[in-house]
Amino acid sequence: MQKTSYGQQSTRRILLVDDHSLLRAGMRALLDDMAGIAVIGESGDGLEALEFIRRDPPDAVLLDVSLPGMNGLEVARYLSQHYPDVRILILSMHSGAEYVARALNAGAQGYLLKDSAFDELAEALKALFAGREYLCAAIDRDVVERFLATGSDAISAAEVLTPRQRQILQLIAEGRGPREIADRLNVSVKTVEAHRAQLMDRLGIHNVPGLVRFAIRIGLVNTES
Amino acid sequence: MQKTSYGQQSTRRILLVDDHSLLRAGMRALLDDMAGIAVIGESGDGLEALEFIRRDPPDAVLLDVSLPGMNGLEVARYLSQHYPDVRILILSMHSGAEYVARALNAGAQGYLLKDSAFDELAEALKALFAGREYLCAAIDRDVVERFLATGSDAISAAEVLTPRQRQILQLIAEGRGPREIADRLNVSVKTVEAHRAQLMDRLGIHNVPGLVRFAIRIGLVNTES
DNA sequence: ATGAGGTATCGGGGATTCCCCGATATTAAA
DNA sequence: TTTAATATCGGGGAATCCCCGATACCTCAT
Repeated sequence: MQKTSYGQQSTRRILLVDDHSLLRAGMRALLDDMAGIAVIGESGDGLEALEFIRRDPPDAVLLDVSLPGMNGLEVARYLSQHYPDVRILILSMHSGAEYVARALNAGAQGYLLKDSAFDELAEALKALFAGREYLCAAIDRDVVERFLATGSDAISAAEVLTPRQRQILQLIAEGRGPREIADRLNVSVKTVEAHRAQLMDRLGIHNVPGLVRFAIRIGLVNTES
Repeated sequence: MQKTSYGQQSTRRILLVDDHSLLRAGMRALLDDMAGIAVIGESGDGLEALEFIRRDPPDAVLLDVSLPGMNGLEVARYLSQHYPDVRILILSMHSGAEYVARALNAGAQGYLLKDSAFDELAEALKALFAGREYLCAAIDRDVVERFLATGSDAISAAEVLTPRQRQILQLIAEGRGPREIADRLNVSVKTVEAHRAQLMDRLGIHNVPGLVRFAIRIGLVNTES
C-alpha cells in the first residue's frame, strides 16, 4: 500500500456502472443523499467504464455483473490488476455461492444483492473505505469460503461436486426419486439421501426445485430431457 | 373505485412493486423528487402488492415482471380486471416484442425498460395519467402490433393451465413447499396438493423436477430466480 | 505411522410431502 | 337444467425429506 490513506477523508468519489439507466439514476439519487459520497460519473458499459477510470480514477466502483460488451467480473479483474486502490463493490441479483466466489476471485471487495436493504449499501461502502471486505448479510460465508478454497474460477461451479454427487444431482434433476436412484446405483436409499444432503450443503441450495434449476444452469440436464 | 377523472389533480399516489429492495429504494428516491408524485408504498412480492392495493388503491403501480410468488403479468391481469382505474406501468429488462405484447395483453398501459432514460419514467407516468398508453422509445410498435394481432402462440403451452394452477406451478418451481404455499395463499395444504395433482395430470408430468423444467421452458421462472 | 479430513456407505426417526381416494360449493357451458 | 370445470377441503398410507450419528476407505501431511 502506498498513499492508500483510508482514514477520514472529505468525500469519496464513486463511479456507477450498470446497464440499466433507470437503476443508475435511482442509485445516484440514493448515494447523493449520503454524506461524504459523491457520484462522479456513470456508465452502462464495461469498456466505457474502464475509459472513464483511466481518465479519472474514482475511489470506488459500484459494478453490476451483467454488462454488455465486457461483463462486470472482467472489469473487476482488470481494475484489481491495474487500479488496486479502486474499491470494487459488486451489485448482483444472484446470491448463489458460485457467483459470490467468482466475484471475489475477480478482485471485488464487496458483494451486494439488488434486493439488499438500503442500509447495507451504506454499510458496504463504509466497510470498503475502511479497507475491509463486505458481503451482503443474506450470503452464507462458509459456503463461499469453500468455493474460494477449491479455487473454482470459471463455469466450474459444478467442479466443487464429486463425480458421485454430480451423478446423483443429474438423476434428481431428471425426476428420479431416491428409490429409483438407489436401485439404479445399487446402494441404499439412505446413501442417496446422504449424497443429496451433502451436495445441497455444498451448493447452498436446500430444496429440490433449486437443484433442478442449478443442474439446468450448468448444463447437466436440459429442460426437455 | 371512484371516477377516473384524469384531469388536474394534486398528487398521484404510486405503489412500487419490485423484488429488489435496493432498486425500489432508488426508484422511490427518483419519484420523490418528481412533482405531483407520491410513493405510498412498496412491495417485493406480487401477493403482498395485491393486498396493499385492496386496502388502499393507488393511482398507479410500477410493476416489475419477475416477482416471487405471483409474477408481474398475473398481477397486471388481476388489476386490470378488478381495479381498472389503477394505471399499470410495467418495468422490464426485456425489449422483445413478445414480452411487450404479453404485458399489454395482461392489461398494462405502459412498458418501460430498466435501462430506459430517466426522462422516460416521467414521460410514461404523465402519459398514463392522461389516459394514454406509453411504450418505451426503444420498442418497435409495429412488431408489437403484429404480435397482438396474431395472438402469439408460443405461450400457448401454459394456456392449458388456469391462473391458479400457473401460480401454484410457479411457486413450486421456485422451491416453495406445500406448507409455505398454503400459508401464502391462505388455503389448506390439501388444496395446494389438489392443484398440484390437477396440473400434473393436465401436463402429463408426474414429478416435481419435471414441473420445474416445464416452468423454466415456458418462462414462468428462470434458472436463477 | 498416525491422525486429520474428505468421500461413500448406511441406519433411526420424526416431520413433511406425495399420491391415491372422495366430498362440496361455485360458476360456466351445453 | 343438467353437465363440466374449477377451487376448495379431508383421510390415509407410502414415500420423501431432513435432522441426527456411525462405519469404512483413501489421501495427505505431520
